[in-house]
Amino acid sequence: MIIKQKGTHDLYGNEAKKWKYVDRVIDEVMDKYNYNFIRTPIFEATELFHRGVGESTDIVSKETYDFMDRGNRSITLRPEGTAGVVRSYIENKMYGDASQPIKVYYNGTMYRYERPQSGRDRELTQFGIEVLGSDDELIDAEVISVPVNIFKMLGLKGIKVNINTLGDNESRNNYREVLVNYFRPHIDELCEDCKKRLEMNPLRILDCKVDKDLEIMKNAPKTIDYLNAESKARFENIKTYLDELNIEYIVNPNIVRGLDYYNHIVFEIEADIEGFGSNNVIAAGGRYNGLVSTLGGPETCGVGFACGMGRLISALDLEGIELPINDSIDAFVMYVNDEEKKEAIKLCQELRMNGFKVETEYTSRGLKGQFKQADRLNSKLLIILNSEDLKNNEVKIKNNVTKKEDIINLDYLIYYMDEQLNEMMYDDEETCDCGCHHEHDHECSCGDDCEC
RNA sequence: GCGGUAUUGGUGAAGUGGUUAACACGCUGGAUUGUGGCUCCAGUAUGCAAGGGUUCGAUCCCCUUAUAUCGCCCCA
Repeated sequence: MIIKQKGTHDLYGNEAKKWKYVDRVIDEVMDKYNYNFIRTPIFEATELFHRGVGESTDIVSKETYDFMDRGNRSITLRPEGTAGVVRSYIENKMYGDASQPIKVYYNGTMYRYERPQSGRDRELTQFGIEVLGSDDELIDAEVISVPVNIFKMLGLKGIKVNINTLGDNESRNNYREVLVNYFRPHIDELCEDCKKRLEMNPLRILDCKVDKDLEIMKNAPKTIDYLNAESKARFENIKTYLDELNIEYIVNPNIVRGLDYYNHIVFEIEADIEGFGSNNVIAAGGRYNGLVSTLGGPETCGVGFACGMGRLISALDLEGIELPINDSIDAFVMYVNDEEKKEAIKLCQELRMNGFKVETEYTSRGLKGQFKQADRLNSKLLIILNSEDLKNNEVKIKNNVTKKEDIINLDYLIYYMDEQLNEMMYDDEETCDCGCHHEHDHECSCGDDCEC
């Protein structure tokens, strides 16, 4: 048997329905914010990603899917969304577009050569946004608000927004030096990994899991104290805008993100839910004012976030959120003999073209099995074909909720079905004194003080 | 790259060094000669991840590999 590759998953059934639903919510929210969809290639020149992330991490050496193509070009499957979007921005000269800034969103698969674990796969799906060409704090706040509002639309409650600032490059470099000088005398107290980090990527010492309880960690210098006046003012502005947007956040000085290109605002949105694995950051992002020029474009500022779909859906599952997945069909067409079968396929097509969601029998089950199958599919109506009825241009149709059965002329079937299905839609609702429909236990929307 | 735990049918799973591998769900058929959802009956694993070893004998013990899962590194 050929089996799937490590760290990949087949998405099907109800799970797939959930993903499609979340996709639709993402599309809707992005549309309201006027982010335009962008699709960039899944594979790019290796150099794009290597230049993007810099040399200070393991990423380049061991965590990308690299291969040589038949033309002996070094190719890499995209490990994240930003680099491709920025490449596209430069290559298509979007900086020259009349409408600035450029606001785009993506939603697609990424590839990372990692050891799979909770919340971590080799093929993963991320969506995210990139805004290129605005340095305004307002857009920083907006970028944070987009995932927050998507999560809100989905009903996700246990989220924690952590923000921090690295300041501009001057502040950032300043801070880095202070941090190294602070930790160097204490190097013996640090764990093995942090000893390496001190040289490679000292900022990441701050979110070490092993050393986090040490005294020296608690007293470590904080980025915020080493900002120059301008960087400090920026951060304050962002916080003000977030307050205006009513977005709760925590200033967490240990949020540094791993890569060199970040500056100013950085943020992580955690799923603060019981039972979530160690990888509980579902969305993260920040400002990357140096990246466009690093990749060969004009000096352009940028900001964005990315969100892992798999982790997001796990979070929804863990909170027990039931997404509105439509798992019923309008009608199941049943038949027994060949003559009825021909009518069945014809009728199905006609009903589908008229907007009904219709199924029929494909595996030669007996009538009994067809009833079972119709129930499994949650069919609202059952259409039972019978040669005798067909001679009169009629079919039997049974309402699977009320069990009421009728014989209907084929010419009127569509109207009859519409009527039956409409009644069912209101079945869950009640009509209150003021005459309006609403679901049980829901407040009446009429605004008057009616007794419902 | 490193470590922990696991791997029995379509599914959830019990189980023991020794003839036919529980039980449940599901599915198919029958009781009901064209009307199901309840009930009853029947059928449903050349087989306990793969390979090797220990043994008279292994699904059960040992080793290796694969896969899954969780964690470390890293985190875009």
